[in-house]
Amino acid sequence: MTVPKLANAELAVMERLWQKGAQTARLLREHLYPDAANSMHGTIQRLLQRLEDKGFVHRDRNRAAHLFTPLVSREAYAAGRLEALADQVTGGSFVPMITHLVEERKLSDADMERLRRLLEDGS
Amino acid sequence: MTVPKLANAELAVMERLWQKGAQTARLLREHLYPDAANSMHGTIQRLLQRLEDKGFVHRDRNRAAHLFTPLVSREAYAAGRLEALADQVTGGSFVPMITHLVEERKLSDADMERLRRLLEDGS
DNA sequence: TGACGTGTACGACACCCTGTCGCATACTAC
DNA sequence: GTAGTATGCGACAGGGTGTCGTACACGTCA
Repeated sequence: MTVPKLANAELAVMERLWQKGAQTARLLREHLYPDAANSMHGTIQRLLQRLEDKGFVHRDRNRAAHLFTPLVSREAYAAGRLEALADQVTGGSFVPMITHLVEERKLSDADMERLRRLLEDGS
Repeated sequence: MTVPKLANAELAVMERLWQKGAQTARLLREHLYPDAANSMHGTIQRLLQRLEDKGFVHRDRNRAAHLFTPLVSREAYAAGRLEALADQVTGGSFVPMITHLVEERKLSDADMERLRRLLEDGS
């Protein structure tokens, strides 16, 4: 699996990093656990360490408080998970699910239009 | 979550049902655990029960050996998981991930062409 | 120097889900 | 009845996740 699955708490950390860019552990804690006990700081460290192990964040050790930068973009993560889903269920192809979405009218007109333009430009 | 996530063993059962249509527990066991002990029959029953609870299979109780029929198609499951992924990561929209796939050239030319036709017809 | 605040490193734990197993029970055929 | 086959379901181990406690490092300030 090229893009590992993220657990909920890990995804919440990435969510913040995607929104704000590089952050310290303290800033992340203050946002994710606003009225939390100090033990939560250990939790954040744990999550960041796991994210670093998975290659999702870069840890800048040149500061007293390490600075964590997202290495995988939101779009790359979503696309990676989509690939994994396609591999697992529809033999690696995306067409069957998108076809199903179109048939079930789960795609908005605006999305349909955007996709049309994307496919025209992308060829 | 409208379409629940399936665990690996559950997905393997659905995979067989998608390929073969309605099956009895015995037939499923013979395929999924070819050289297995009898205990595996309980395992299959357990998996089928959980799939029934999740609404993925219909159990026909009018036979001595119940007949299990898939209620959710492969495409519907894949599309449902894709929806869940979009809700979780990209604010409910599919466009960002597909855009990323196109930009990274993860979509084959054939897939691109099929999608183009799909979007033309579907409007 | 020592106390204190801030930060990192990491072992440990409870919880939940998953896959498996065992056993009780029901039904049919002989 | 007994054998064989099914279903129903409680139970458990293993792995992942989220949390916590604690040890340790390194500043600053008295």
